[in-house]
Amino acid sequence: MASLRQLEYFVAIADAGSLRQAAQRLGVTQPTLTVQLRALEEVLGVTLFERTRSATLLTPGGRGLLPEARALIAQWRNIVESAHLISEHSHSTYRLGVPQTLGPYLLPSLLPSLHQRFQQLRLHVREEVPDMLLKGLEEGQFDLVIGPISTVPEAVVREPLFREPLFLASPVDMAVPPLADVGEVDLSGLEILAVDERHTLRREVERICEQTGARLNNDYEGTSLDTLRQMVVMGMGLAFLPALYVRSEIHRPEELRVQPLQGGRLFREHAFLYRRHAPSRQFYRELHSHIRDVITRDLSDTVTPLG
Amino acid sequence: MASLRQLEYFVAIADAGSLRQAAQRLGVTQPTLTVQLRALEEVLGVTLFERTRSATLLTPGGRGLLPEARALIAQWRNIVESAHLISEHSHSTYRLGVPQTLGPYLLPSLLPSLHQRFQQLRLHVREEVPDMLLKGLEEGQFDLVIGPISTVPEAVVREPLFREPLFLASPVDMAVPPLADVGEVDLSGLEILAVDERHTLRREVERICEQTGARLNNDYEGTSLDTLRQMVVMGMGLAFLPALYVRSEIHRPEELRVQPLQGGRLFREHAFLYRRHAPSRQFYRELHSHIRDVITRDLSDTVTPLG
DNA sequence: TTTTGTGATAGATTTTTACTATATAGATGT
DNA sequence: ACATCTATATAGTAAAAATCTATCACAAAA
Repeated sequence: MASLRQLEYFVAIADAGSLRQAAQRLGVTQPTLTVQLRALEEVLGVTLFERTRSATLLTPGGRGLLPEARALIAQWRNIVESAHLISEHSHSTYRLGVPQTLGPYLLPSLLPSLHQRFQQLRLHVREEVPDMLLKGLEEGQFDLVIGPISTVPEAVVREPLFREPLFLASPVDMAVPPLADVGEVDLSGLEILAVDERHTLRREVERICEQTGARLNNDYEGTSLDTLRQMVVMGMGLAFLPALYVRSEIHRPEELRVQPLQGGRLFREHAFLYRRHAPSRQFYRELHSHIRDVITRDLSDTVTPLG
Repeated sequence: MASLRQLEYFVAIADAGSLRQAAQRLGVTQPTLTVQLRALEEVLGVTLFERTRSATLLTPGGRGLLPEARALIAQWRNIVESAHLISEHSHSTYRLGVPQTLGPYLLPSLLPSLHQRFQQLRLHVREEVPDMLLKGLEEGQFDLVIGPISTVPEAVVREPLFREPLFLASPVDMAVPPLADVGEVDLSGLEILAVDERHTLRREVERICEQTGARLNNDYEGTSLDTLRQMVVMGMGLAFLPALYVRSEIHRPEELRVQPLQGGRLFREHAFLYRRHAPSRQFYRELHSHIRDVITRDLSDTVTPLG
């Protein structure tokens, strides 16, 4: 096995045309080069230089290998340079996990501002169901997670981000009592649609159904909030939709009625998660702080910032 | 400064997902990896792995650098492989110097056969005047020289290659006595054209002129044998042309008369030269031997093999 | 012939690398 | 709760590698 240093010596000797001069430029002594050069020649099985008393000439073989050695050294310098960029943590690619019911409606408000603040930051966003988000974070498939996760093991840091109200969506042609500003609501007998059971949202909805007497429809499970919305429009039942989805996707009041529940006291809470001992934790704190600021600035009409 | 070995450790740890397993695969102990990995991280300024008790995870920075490390190692392996090819001396590029008055007429007969024998051999042929050929060989601009060089310093090996007769070229409409098979020839009064004085050929011609009483024309100096031939055709004088040139370029007897001189006793002699201490000298001997064989086989109707 | 400039060599020293043995801490099973 | 297993980290020592100093040998130049 040879070393990068030996390759640098090789190049330096070729450039200087003499061991002594190369040694001087490199700040080492000439015997060092004699020995190291021979070691490299040994490894390569090629005599790189023809040692004349008057000059040190590249052999044809050495001439062939010189450009490759240069390229290798250049590539090494490149790695060091990349590394020094990367050491500014904001120059790396982080894998962010979000639930399908949040990502598409939150991130468009978040990413532009993040990109503005951390120009070189790249996020690989992958959607996953909440259980998998936490598992993926613990196992290292994600570096960061944003989602409705309430309890985490010791090894994970959970920073509360915001509280997202849930709205009751109903077809416009259906009589539903106005629900704003009232306390307990009676939804008994009403049919409720929800996303499949891998989503936290479904558990929330199950709880709400118990409280309000509504009946959860188990026959149709939407695989996305968009599906859910369309099922409501088609009159197949009611649904609870999170505020960011409503804000982002509900544009036609003539098609769907959307109303708050119990004065906004039904909600889900999202947090920002990362592994406690992640080497980039300092940067994650910075990120969190910035995300919190953006939410407070741009989304506090829709959600309630926490933490 | 880091080492290739440290990069290999980096890659191995990433692949194994654990220091211990990587250590086992690499045949070293785990503390070695702990220490060397830290040293590499130090140099790069980047924490490459997040050390969990249960797993060793790449950090985002480490993930970014891993492909580059892999590429560097691949390139290194590549160099070693090239080197092992090159160590078969016939896989390199050799710089061959020849005089302008020989190269174009000899090499077409030589190169195909050389290529056949040494498939991977490449020759960079450069034409140069003989003085420069020897100087260039000594100074390392050439690895090999073929040319009319008769004396060389101790540091250069001269292997005689072949004797090349000189022919007298004259316009067909000019009365010149038939010169074959005669001893001393009287050319007194005739005008002789020659290439410029940097060529050995001119010195030969000067000598012949003194012997035969011919007059060397100093007004017109051909820069190439082709020029010389055309000047003869135009009736500007006579010229001595080497046999390989005649063989290769004189196809129209109705345009130019070409006859041997003194029974072939006027000639120039070419040799094969290389530096005595060149690391590839063993291969040069092989090359020389092969070239001599080819000349004997293909050119002995034109030249006399030597050595 | 002497001087100058070249690389090679030998031996001491420093630096680097790797090993052994042990510490420490999370995960796991009793 | 506790022992156990399995990770990595650390300390100290041993081995290997790299470098240095001093010197040699040789060729070219003065």
